[in-house]
Amino acid sequence: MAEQSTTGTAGSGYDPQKIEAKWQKRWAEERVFETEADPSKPKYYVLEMLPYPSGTLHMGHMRNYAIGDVVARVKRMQGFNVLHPMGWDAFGLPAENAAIQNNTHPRTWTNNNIAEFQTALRRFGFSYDWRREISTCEPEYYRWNQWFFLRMLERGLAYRKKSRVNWCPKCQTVLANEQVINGGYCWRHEDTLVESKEIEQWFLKTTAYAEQLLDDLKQLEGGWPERVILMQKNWIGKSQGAKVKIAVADVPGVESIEIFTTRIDTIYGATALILPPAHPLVSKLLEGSPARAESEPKLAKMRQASVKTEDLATMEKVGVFTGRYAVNPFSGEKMPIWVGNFVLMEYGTGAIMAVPAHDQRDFEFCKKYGLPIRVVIQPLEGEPLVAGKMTEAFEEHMQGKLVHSGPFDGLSPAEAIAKMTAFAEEKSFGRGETIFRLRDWGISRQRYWGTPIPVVYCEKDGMVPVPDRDLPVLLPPNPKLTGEGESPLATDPEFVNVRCPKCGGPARRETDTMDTFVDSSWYFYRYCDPHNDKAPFDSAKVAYWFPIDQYIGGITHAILHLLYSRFWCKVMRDMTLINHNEPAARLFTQGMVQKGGVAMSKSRGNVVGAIDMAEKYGADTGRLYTLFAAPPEKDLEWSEESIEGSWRFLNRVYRLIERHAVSVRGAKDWNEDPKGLSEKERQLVRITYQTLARVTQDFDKRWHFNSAIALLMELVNEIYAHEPLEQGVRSEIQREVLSMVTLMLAPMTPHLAEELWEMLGHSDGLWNAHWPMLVLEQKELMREDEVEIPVQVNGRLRGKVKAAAGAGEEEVVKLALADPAVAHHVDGKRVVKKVFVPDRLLNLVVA
RNA sequence: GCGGGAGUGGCGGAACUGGCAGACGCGCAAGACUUAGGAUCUUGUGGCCGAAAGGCCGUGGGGGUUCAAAUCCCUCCUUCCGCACCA
Repeated sequence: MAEQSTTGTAGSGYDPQKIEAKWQKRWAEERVFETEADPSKPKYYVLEMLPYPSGTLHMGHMRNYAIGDVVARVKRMQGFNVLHPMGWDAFGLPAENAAIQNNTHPRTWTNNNIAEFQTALRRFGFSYDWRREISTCEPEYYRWNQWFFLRMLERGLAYRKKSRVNWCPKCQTVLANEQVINGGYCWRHEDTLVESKEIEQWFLKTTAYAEQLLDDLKQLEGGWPERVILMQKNWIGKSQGAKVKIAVADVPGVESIEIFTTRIDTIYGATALILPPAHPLVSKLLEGSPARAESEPKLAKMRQASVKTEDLATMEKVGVFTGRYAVNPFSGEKMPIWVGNFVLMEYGTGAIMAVPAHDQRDFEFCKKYGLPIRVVIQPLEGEPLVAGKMTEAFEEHMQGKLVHSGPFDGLSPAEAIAKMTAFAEEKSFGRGETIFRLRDWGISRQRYWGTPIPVVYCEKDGMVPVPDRDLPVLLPPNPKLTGEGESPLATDPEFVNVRCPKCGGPARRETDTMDTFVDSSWYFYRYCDPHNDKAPFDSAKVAYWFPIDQYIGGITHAILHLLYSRFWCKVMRDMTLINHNEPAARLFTQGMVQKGGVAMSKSRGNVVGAIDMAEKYGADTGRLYTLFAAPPEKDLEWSEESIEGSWRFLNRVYRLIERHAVSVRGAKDWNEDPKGLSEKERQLVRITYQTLARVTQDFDKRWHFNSAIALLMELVNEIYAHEPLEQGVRSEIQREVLSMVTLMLAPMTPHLAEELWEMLGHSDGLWNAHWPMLVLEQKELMREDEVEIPVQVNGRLRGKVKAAAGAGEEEVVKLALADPAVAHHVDGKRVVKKVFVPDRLLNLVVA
């Protein structure tokens, strides 16, 4: 089979190697995919997430791009001015690690990979405008990262602070919160626990946009997958509540502790105040406390316990009493201050009040340590709660009314929250506050292969931004890479030692580089104007192309990349560089290609290389198969067996058209005149247009590429069934039908389609052809004049009758009763009800 | 635990708003052509009963709504993904 594609003896002349090379050359010569902003034409921006060039390009990548290419090609055929670019996410850790291992330069490694990826993508004939190719590791790109950084610095959106960060001992670098996975592991080294370390870091103030990032998700509804929106929502994690200062009794140096709660209405039920073991006040509280001797060893043990969050959720609650008391600002009651392992330092104020009656976690904790439980909200219905008899907390949010809450008794929780928050504000021991789970984005990386952060540190002037005119701050060409210790840039004195841009005195450069998610946060803007050396892009060009009409990528980027991109977009909007709120109107998350039940990846050794695939079957077969084997949103299990089906189909189409090439070559265009069609012509034309209508729907509305292909297979089977076409089918109609097949195939198997198009005698390339639109005459031709109507008796299929399209109930019933099988089931019974759906179904209900 | 998907032949998967379940493809079986075929073409292929006609069962399990349910409702199970003590 496949081998014969190279020897060309498969009983047909389909030779993908030859055909694909031929047409790729033609497309390049004719500059078919090169595009410019043109306000007189409707635009369509379709984009696949840019790849990180590492290892081999495999069929998992390829599927992603095949999906995008179908969309690009269909839109182009439908008359849109299509922007479909490709580039490389070229900075990153693997390049650096590979360089260390192979004693080479990250740039060499990266550029080799890029070359390999490019070859593979070109081999598949994707319709990219290659003039717009970008590579994020080039100074012409990353200088704009630096430029944006400086703008953010000016706007107070970039800042530096000493902070506890995630440190991966293997990467020897800081990880963003988002890069810590599975509750405490490095995203690259899934077996390595992330440690905590304190260093000076640069941050971008994503939290300044928390509210907008959340609100604007509404604008994405319908266009983005629901689950992505949800994941972002959870990640941003807005919650409304109040911060309350709780006075501490008799502890020198500790006046009060601030807690955060969403349920201030339950504060009369607070019977303890709980701090996490890492809380800075814990040691002060213990100092001189009567409980010190007993509690300190226990506390030490708690601090040693696992920090894995996956364990945290199921871990038993443990606590120690500090021996100290706090005073409830509402009731004036004293409550003990405890340390509890279930309280999160990072969330809220890092301290909570425990309301055991109305919070399950507090309930478990207080029950275990014998702390009192006090009901302050009674349910509206059913038995009133009795503290001693409760087996779980009464948590039903916003249900019930307040009791034992002083002047607030009788209020609903909602009313109480408003009044009690106001009271706390009035007495200035608390205030209403909205907090977010979202953190600022730590972008400092102690690595070489990234964008240098453009600031210097001067003894006299402190931190000084590098002036725009000195951009880009270039990476030093020959770093010492060891993969250990501080940033490699710090080891290069020529890079580090500079003059202060302000005073001209001696200064040191910042030696950290930026997180590579910075690169991918705005790259799609650069495609609009990739070689601009005055600005990141021309706003007018961006205004034409944006927003991205269809963005396509893996679900793995549902949070990181997409959230940062949205943030970047909003910052650029506030800088008036752009005038839209969201970068991508529609997002599609395609499924992964798996082999042996797991995603293809080099490290698992289960990749099917794209180039191997192209050499064996050709690019068109590879493209067709990835589109046919599963709907695009679902994972696809690679099967070397089923791909034969796609290969066979293309051969079948080729043979069909090859056989008729001679008879249709001289034929004129058919004028779609329905008069005078023979029955055979009529049938062929009808099914062709029916297929067109459905395939168009599958492409445009439903993205069911797999069923579109199935329809085309059916059509081809049908044409075969009408063989020989030369008998009783005029050559112009043969040509019409075969041309339609070719056009419908074109977005998926573009090379073969061009070849067939030429064989059918079209003088102009298929790239200039339009997607066929069904005109009135064709719709007329599409219509069936006889339909087969299934007949049910009591809901079970008993027969089928042929009737004229649009036949009335009476007529169909008559026909149905004439059917012996139907009659058999109706005989001797009374027809109680007739359900008739014209042209679709008849159901006779008998009793 | 919370949230979101998904469960259809031996396999990948069809079935647009409830209206012929299993399209299309893989695999398998039989046949044709052939020196040969792993090429091509034809036919068959959900299960059970039956020689056949035909009948019954059938979309994870159970229940319901309806003339009619893979599709809608309730409930349970399995599985994948995300978040995970968020106060």
